[in-house]
Amino acid sequence: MPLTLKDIAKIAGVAESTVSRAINNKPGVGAQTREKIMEIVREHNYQPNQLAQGLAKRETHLLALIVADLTGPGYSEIIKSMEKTANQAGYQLIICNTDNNLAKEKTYLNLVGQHRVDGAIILGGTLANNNIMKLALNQDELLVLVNCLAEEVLIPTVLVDNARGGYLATVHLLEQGLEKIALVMGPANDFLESEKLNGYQQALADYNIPFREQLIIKTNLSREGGYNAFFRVMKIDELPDGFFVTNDLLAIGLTEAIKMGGYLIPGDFAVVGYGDSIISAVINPALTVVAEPLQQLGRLAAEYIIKLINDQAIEEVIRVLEPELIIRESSSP
Amino acid sequence: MPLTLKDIAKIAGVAESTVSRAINNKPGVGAQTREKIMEIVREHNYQPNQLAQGLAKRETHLLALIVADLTGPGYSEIIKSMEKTANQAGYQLIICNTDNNLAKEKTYLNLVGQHRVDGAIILGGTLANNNIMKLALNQDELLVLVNCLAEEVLIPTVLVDNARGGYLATVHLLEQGLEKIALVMGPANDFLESEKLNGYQQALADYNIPFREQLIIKTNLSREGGYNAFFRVMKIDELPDGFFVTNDLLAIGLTEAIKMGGYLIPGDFAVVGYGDSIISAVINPALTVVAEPLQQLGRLAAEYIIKLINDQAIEEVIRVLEPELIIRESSSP
DNA sequence: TTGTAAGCGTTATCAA
DNA sequence: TTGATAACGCTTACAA
Repeated sequence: MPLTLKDIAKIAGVAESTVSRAINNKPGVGAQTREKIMEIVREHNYQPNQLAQGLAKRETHLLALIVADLTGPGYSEIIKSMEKTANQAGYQLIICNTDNNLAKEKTYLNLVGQHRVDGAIILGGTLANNNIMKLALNQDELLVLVNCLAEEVLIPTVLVDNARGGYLATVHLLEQGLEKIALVMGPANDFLESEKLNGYQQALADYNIPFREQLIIKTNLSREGGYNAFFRVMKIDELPDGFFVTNDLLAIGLTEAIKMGGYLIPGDFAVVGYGDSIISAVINPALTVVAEPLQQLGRLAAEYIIKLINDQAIEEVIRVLEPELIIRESSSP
Repeated sequence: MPLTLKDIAKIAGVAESTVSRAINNKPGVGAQTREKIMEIVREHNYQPNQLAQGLAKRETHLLALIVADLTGPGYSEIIKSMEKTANQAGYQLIICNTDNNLAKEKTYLNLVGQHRVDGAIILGGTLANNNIMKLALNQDELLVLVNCLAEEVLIPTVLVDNARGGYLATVHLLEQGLEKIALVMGPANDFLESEKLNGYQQALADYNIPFREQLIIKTNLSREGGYNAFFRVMKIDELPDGFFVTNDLLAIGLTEAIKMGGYLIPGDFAVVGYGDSIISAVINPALTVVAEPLQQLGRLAAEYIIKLINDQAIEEVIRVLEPELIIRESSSP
C-alpha cells in the first residue's frame, strides 16, 4: 500500500494542503517548509494517486485513441509519434480498436462522455458520422480526427492531402511521357480514396489528357484486388502504359500480376504506389511511391487534442499535410 | 456535466447507497425499488464515473502495455488481439512505448506502482531486469511478460518456442537434402535470437551434421545486415547451400544480396525466414517461414494479467506456444 | 505562510 | 430492505 499525501503531511508535521501546494509547485509555501516536504517526498518516493487527483481536478490525463483497425498501413508509426508527443505533455493513450464495429465505436466514444478520458483521437476508418456528430455537438466533448473527415460538422482534423498525392503520382507518370495511366483504387465511397481520384483527374486535365472511365479500376483493398485489377484492365481496347495504385496490398497484387503476364516494370508498365512502407522497397523493382508524413500526422494530432483540452487556440482547424513523391525504379524509364 | 449517482438517488427518492447497489446488481434491494431506479438510470443514460469508482474500489480497469517499439514485427497483430480480449473483460490498454529508453521504462513501470493501472503487460524488447525485478519482488505488482523472459525471477510469461522454431526451420532445410546451412541472426545476447540458434544446433545434432561456427553470421537486425551477411558468408572456404534467417529485414537484405550475386533461390540457395509478415509473401520467391501464433500470444497475455488481477490461478506460469512452419517457394527444390 | 474543511463521485459499513 | 455516513486520496476556497 503506497504512501498517501496524508502520510507525508503527518511525517512532515504540516497540513495536507501544504503538501499539496508543495508537490504541485504552487505558491504559498515557505522555502524552508517546501524543501522539507520535498525531501520527505523524495525519501519515500511518494507518487500522488492520479485517480484521486483526477477526481478532484476533474481530469484524467488520458486520451482515447479510437481506430478501426490497429494493423492499418502506417498506423504503428503514427501512433508511436502520437504517444511520444502525448507522453511529453503528461498524457497517456488508451487503445480503442473498434474493428469497424459500430457498437464498439459507440462504447468507446462513451469513454469521452463518461469523462473517463480527457479527449479522443479518431484515426482513419470510415466514420460513423452520426455517433461523432452527436458527441461533438450535443456535448462539449473533445475530439480530433486523423486521416478521416467528418461531414456536416467542424471537428479539428489532421490529414494528408490525398488529392495532392494523387496529383503528384499522376503528374510524375505523365512526365515520363506516359499518357494512358490506369488508376487502381479501393472503394470510392472512402473519402481518402476518392481524393486520390480527384488528384488523378486534375493531373490529366492539367496535361490535356482525356479522362477515360475504363482506366479506373475500383476494387477491394487487398492483394487479390490488385492482382485481378491488372487482368481486368488488360481486357479494354486500349491498354494502359502506367499504373497508379493507391494502396500497398493492391500494389503487391498488381506487380505480381504484371510479372505473371510476362511484362516488365517499368519497361512495359510504370507503377507508382501509395504509402512508403517497407513493402514498397521490397517489391521488385522498388516502387516509386507517394509518401505520407506519418510522424508529423501523429505529433500534430496529439498536439491538437492537448491544445483543445487546455483551451488553447488551434491555428488551422483542418490541417492538411503535404505528401511527398519518392522516386524509385518502378517508374523511371 | 453528466448526472451523478447522487442525482439519480434524488430523482428516485432513495439513498445513494441504494442506487449503488441497484446499478451494481448487488443484493439487498427490493425488486420494485431496483426496477424504478434502473428505469431512471436508463432514461437519463446515467454512466458511473469510473474515476470515482476506481478510487473507492481501488481498481482502474486499466492495463499498461509496455513495449520497447510499437512498430516491432507482428506487434500490431498481437496488440489487437490483446486489446480485444482485455476489452471483453472490461479492461482498457494504455500504450507505453519505451523507445528502449530506461528512464521512460521506469516511468511507465511506475504507473503500476502508483495504482494508475491494475496491471502491466511487457511486450518484447530487452528487459531492464533490474526495474522489473524490483517491481515484481519489492511490491506486489502484477506483471505479465510476452515474448521476453526475466532472469532470476518468476513472472508469468507467454512466449513462442523459438528454439522449436529454429529447429523446424533447420530440419526442413536438412530434409531438402541440404547439409551446409548458414544461420543469419541478430545479436546473440537477445534471448529470442539465442534460442533460435539453440534450435538450429539441436537440429544439426539430430541429423549428425557437424556444427560449423563459420556458418553463423551475427549482425544487426536490418536490411543492410542481411545484405552484408551474404557476402560475408561467401568468403568462407566451403559455401553454404541454404540459409535460415531469423528476421524479416534480414531476409529482405539477404535475398537481395543473393540475387545481386546472380544466384537463384531456391536453386542455388534455399532460404527460410522467421515471422509470417506480409513481407515474406512479397519477397520473390515467396519465403518459407516459421510463423508465430500472434493472436494467441496477445489473447493469452491479456487473459493472464486479468486472471492475476482477479486472484485466479494460472495453469502454466511460463506458457510456451508452438510456432509453425509455412512452406513456400524459397525452400522447395 | 499555513491550516481547516468542504468537495470530487463512488463504495462499503453499520444501523435502523 | 433501506438509509446515513465514513471512507478513498487529492485539490482548493476560505480562515487564521
